[in-house]
Amino acid sequence: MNDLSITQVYEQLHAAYGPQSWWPADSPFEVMVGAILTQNTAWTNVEKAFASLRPVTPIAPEPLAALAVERLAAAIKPAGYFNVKARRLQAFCRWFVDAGGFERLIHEPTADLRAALLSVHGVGPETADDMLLYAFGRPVFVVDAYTRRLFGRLQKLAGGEDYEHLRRGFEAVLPPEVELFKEYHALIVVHGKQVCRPQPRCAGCVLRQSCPTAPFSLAANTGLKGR
DNA sequence: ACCCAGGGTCATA
DNA sequence: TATGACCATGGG
Repeated sequence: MNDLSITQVYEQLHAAYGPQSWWPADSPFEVMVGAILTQNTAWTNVEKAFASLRPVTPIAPEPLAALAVERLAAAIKPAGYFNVKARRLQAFCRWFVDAGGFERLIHEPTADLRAALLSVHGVGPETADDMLLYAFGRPVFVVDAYTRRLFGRLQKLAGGEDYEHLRRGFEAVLPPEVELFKEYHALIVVHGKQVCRPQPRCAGCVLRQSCPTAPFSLAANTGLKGR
């Protein structure tokens, strides 16, 4: 079995799936709304929620903050956890308006901006980092459930590492390039949805030469060396 | 009838 | 600080 570096995993995923050009949204603000809606939720349901919400209100901070929370909840129903997420969206929108919107926030150092995002009710580490990377263009590595599963299967994780430990680990190894970080997280998610599933395990995985939990039966030895 | 999905908060020990 | 309960829809 080969032992791929973090950089080599990126190269293989990129070679297999190509550029992803994430995040799927019409504007930086919609990136942030989507980041909250997609918490522990399939993206297909988030798309339905956007389609349901769009006729009700403009997807913009002031209108969303002003909308009655019950109406907002009803409008985002397909995303699941709609009562929770309606409150979180409004808490976020109020903070965003109070903070002066992109005009002001864009000038904040990344560490300060991250701390401010984390202070908002309903914005945890992954949601904050989604926003920092895909809405603010900061070189922050996003860690999610797919990241943990993939690198866990590649035997690079023990399993108990907390979020900050993992984020710093990736950021210490990778060059701090925004486009690289955007692509890497996108590729991990795409690979996770299509291939690196809980079960059945790793069907047709491009990393099968290096992934101990990939099935042996299929193309166990094609002569590749997994660089 | 299950399991799973691009998390986070809160109460309890 | 470390688990566990809770939130809820929709697709496979």
